[in-house]
Amino acid sequence: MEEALLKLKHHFLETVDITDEEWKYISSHFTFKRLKKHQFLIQEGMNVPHEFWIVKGLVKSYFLEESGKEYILQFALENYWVSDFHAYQNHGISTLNIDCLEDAEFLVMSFDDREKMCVEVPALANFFRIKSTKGYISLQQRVMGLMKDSAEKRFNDLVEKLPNLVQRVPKKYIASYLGVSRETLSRFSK
Amino acid sequence: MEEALLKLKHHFLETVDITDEEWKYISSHFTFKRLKKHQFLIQEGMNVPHEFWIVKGLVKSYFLEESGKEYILQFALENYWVSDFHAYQNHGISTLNIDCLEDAEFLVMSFDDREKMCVEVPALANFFRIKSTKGYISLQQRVMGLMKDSAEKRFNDLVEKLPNLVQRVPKKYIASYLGVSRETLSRFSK
DNA sequence: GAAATAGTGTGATCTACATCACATCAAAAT
DNA sequence: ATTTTGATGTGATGTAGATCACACTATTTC
Repeated sequence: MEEALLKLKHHFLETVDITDEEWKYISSHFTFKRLKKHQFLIQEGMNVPHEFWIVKGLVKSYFLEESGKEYILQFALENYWVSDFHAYQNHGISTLNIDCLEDAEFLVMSFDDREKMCVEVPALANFFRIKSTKGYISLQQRVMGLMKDSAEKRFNDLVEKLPNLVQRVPKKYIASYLGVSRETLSRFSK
Repeated sequence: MEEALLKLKHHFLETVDITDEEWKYISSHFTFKRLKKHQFLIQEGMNVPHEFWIVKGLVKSYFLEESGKEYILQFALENYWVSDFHAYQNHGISTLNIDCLEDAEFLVMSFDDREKMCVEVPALANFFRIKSTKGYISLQQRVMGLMKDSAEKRFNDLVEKLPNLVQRVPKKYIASYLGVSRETLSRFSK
């Protein structure tokens, strides 16, 4: 866990300035979690009092339709923050599932601690402000892509953005993320 | 402008606590802007050193394809914050256009002032943090909709979410926001 | 208030992609 | 090591929605 916390510290320092005392305080609020491939970080119907920073591994966050069809909202890997933010923010119940596509390690923070620390440590509020602005921007790019690009273009853009992802996960998940059927993806991904 | 600033103060107070001194300081950094229908707030290729809070009116933020086809990313009305956040955040050049669908009034803040004040006034950092988290969540809902719902479902959801929008703007813009052709929309919006 | 421009509806046709159905191959699980 | 389960490719067929074409009606604009 010490090593993981050190990585997290660097992650913070890439975006904001944090003093050593602040870091000591912040870091004391994280816990460590380790999961194997196929285990769940968040399951539909749960409370979601935590958000997770991925130390290593790869997870998918997705929504299940009644039919059982799954729609992937996000692949998250090293250095990403994940949660069901909707449930997290509104203290509601999760409508998303997040599970591991590879063995993974996380640093875990509770909602209450985050809100408390964001008031106490302005740099932290700024960190999350900047992170979520960036998340907003990249989702906006995704919306644009869904509206104006063909499935093939979206696939090529994804390969360009995350070249190794396509190697790391089954194509059916890539398809589900792109909003296209497995079969159609197979016809141009070869 | 005084009246507009008062409204903005209430808008802040809905989300965070701000003292009167803080407000005095924050509010001194806003300027006022008034535009008529069809005038541009942001045009492709411009620098985007500002973000805008809409006092009254309605704008559309959109992207133009080479063909001239337009894709609407967002309708923004009273109480919304708008800008080309990508260009704004990265000090880049705008790829979006934002123009007025109705006569409109704005309170304007510069990027530099925002960053400066977010460091000086933690409550402000928290305000924007919470706002952009909410923006992120609602874009996530939109991505879900684009992936799993039919155009008709998306239209009905929009009508439910913003019932008066459909009255306020031409249907072709609604279509462009939903990612569907004008003609197709017309076939089920009757 | 006449002319020009923008908004809207509706048919006919076309197309990207979904769905179904099956075959092959790789990888877990017993 | 053999069975079971998951991943992938590929044909045949179906369909939501795009595109084209035109008519009609509001709304600007001069």
